[in-house]
Amino acid sequence: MAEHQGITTREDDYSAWYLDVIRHADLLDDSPVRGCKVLKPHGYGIWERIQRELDDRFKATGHVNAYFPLFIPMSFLSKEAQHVEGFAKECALVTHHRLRSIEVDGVTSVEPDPDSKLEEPLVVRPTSETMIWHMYGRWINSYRDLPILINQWANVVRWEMKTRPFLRTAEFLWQEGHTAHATETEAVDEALQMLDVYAEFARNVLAVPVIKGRKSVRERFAGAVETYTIEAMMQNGWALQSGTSHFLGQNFAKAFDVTYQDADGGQTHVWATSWGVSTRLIGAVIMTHSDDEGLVLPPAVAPIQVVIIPVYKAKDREVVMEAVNALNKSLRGKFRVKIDDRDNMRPGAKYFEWEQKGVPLRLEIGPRDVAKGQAFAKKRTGGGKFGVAFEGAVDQVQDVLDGIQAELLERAELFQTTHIHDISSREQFVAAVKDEVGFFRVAWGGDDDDEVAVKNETKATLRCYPMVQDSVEGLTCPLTGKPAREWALFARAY
RNA sequence: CGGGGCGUAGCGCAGCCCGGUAGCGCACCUGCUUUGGGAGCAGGAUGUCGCAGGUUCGAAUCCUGCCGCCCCGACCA
Repeated sequence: MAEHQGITTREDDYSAWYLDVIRHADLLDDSPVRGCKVLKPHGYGIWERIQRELDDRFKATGHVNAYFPLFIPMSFLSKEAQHVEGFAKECALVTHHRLRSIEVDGVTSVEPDPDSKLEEPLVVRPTSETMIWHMYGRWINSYRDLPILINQWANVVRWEMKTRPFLRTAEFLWQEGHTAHATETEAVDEALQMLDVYAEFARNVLAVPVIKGRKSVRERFAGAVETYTIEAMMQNGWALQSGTSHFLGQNFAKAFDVTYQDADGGQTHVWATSWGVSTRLIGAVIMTHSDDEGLVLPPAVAPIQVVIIPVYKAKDREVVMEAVNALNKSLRGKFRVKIDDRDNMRPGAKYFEWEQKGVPLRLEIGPRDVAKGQAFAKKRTGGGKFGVAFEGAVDQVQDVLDGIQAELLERAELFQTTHIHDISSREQFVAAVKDEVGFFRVAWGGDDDDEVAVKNETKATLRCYPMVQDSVEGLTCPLTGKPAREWALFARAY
């Protein structure tokens, strides 16, 4: 009998379900600092998978890794006007470099040493454009120095009012690519290329189908000329911006006076891009695939892909463990395998635990299985138990994992395509946003103010103008009555 | 930062209205029996009742302030 010990159902309360799934899967813990979470091994393991897969793709497209400082001189933030506006409100500052101990009423504590006050406060990076463009200024002289294709894996801090595990925390882990190019075309191509890398990665590794698009002016990155995005649809129909790639034009080159000398001897400002994804992707994976029993992970990102659970009475222990170890030996190195040989827990309890942790495939081995020369298998995605012969187990396990990966993508894709609603009138839109789950497709003709008005009335925002566009020839925007310019997707968003 | 809810053992909660020295379930420890879907019995350990003040002979309980978490907004990846 499958009881739901403590996991709220999605239908009852989607937010509570999300938090319960995370807690039962042991991905995160709270820290003493507001908005900052501890990534526990099972959660960090997912991030390590994401890092490895993405890093391979970055290298394959010609990028190299580097590391820039955590602290940025405060004056740097003010050099690009849009950038200041975007980030000023959420920056953490370092103002002193030393503490001193004080004693008040016999109690010893510490306070900033006034003598250690910094001449110029340091900002804890909310993103690294300013630091990196300062450095690029030193590195770029000639067109022969270009392009620069650098990525960094780092933590950043944005002092958010409201936080949510993985989706928005005060400190988070991410990668930020920063490239410098001689021409506008090359920079735009780079930004688009990285958007494609993200979309392919999301689809094939995370099994999260995404919609590629351009951000509206309002939703654009502070300092960008164009922001490209991949938007994913969560099971409650809300959109999750899962990665962004920015064409920065010459904004940062001008702010930091970075020019190169071309072949003819002229000086030109450098063209730039930046692109990033964060631990927010883990939230996307959780909300795309998990069910009311707990976490569901695609094999490609699962820290543990296969768990082997020995089942035995005392007299069978030896023969069972021998088979378990033999199977592990053949699978090890090809899959991420865990043997759960804890003796203080019965098999049933282990089944539930690993299901809550999202392990894609479970192999049970008891005396009966040993006799038959097989393991008894169960997929996290459902279906009955089935036998996996020890003979040729590697190929069978590979097939099953491939099948799970494909099944999750297919399921998510079906959900997405069947939850994009076409909008024909303002009334229908307002009702749909309230009653329907999903994205809302509009032949949009509004401006910034219209966008804000829609948000205020419905809470839905313009997520993106999809890259793949149908014609809007002759259409009128159902929300504003203005001539349609372009198809846009609206949705509630995280 | 505005509105609402909640902080009591690792987790989930009762006790608070009506003040009297803290309890239940799960988890944990020891032992025995168990082990194919959340084991049973016996014994045991675990708390500055979120923090700081105040009222009182006495505060988990009443009052004030603060902090944190969750939900709904505003802001944002």
